[in-house]
Amino acid sequence: MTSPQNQATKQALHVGSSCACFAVRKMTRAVTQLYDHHLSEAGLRITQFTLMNAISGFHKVPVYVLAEELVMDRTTLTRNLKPLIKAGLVDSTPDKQDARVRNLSLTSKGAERLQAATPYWEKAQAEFVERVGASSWAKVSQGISLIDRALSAGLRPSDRIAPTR
Amino acid sequence: MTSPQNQATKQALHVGSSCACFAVRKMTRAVTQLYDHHLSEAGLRITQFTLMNAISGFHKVPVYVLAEELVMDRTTLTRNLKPLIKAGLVDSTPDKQDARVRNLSLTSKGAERLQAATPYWEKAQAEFVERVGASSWAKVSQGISLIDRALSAGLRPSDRIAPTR
DNA sequence: TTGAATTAGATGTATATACATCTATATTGA
DNA sequence: TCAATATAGATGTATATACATCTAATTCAA
Repeated sequence: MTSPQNQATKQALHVGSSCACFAVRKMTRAVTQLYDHHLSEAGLRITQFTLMNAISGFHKVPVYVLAEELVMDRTTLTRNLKPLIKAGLVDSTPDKQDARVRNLSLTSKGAERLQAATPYWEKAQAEFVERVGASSWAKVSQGISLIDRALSAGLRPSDRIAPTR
Repeated sequence: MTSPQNQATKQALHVGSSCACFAVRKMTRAVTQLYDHHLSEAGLRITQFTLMNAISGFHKVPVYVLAEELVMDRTTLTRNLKPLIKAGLVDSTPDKQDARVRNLSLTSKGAERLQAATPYWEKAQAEFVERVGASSWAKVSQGISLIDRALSAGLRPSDRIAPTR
């Protein structure tokens, strides 16, 4: 006979050791903490740094496009932009063609801040790669690409592309 | 001559394609969305499910121990516990030996809810593994373990174990 | 033994994330 | 054309995350 406690404990061990979401969230906390500790000297969080970096790469990009690119809810992106816009680092201007759309771009101040923060990102990245090992990270990085592709095929069944009839 | 825009664009591409934190955060959003969509039917988020699962595994555990185990700030854990305690799913009782410590355990209601939610977790986990592929996930999972170990050696220099004299 | 330093948890503040819903605008179909 | 539908962004609400700081309690050292 197995007691309910033992059953529960076994199940807890099983979930804890196999749940992909638990594993990636835990790892992400650790990685984010490392990067944030370096970036804090530049007055940016890693989330803000990478968000500004993405905007910089697009040069000019609608909110909904960037949200999709980042696998982020539109409303989440709107919220994340608020402190950056308030700090004068990001511009949000109405689109000429479609009045619903707002285009994002870095202000010159934003571009400067991004540049100023980059050495701290370099340090974080270097420490991460040094501690984890370049080859280990290369493998995980490839795996992440696979996961991204596997999940971007539709986060929900309703989002999936209908099969051609 | 390279224009400043081209320089910025190049750098954005470099950071975007190599930043480990950006990569893991983006992936984690996608994975969390998948699990949350399944778990929502059980009235729990994946974060709450895995938190309750961890408490279940310990049977009884101080906040600070669980926080360390989860690579989570103590104050974050306190905050995450609030809705679970309020919902009567988790108990927080003062420790007998150390009056500063509070021990966490599942209530019977919490254990029931965890059980009831487990089939939805199973579905999420199954969909994830099916879409990503078992072998791909196994590789990434191993890599995550390496990263966890590499980073748990101290999130900050001050946390690192001093060398023996 | 007692004063200093440390530790555990709680709270203030700020950002990160997403769902439901609202408004304004655009697109589509009858 | 114009009504129905769809889309983009904003807002209300709730949870997730962490730092600085506070209080209470414990540990440590002189």
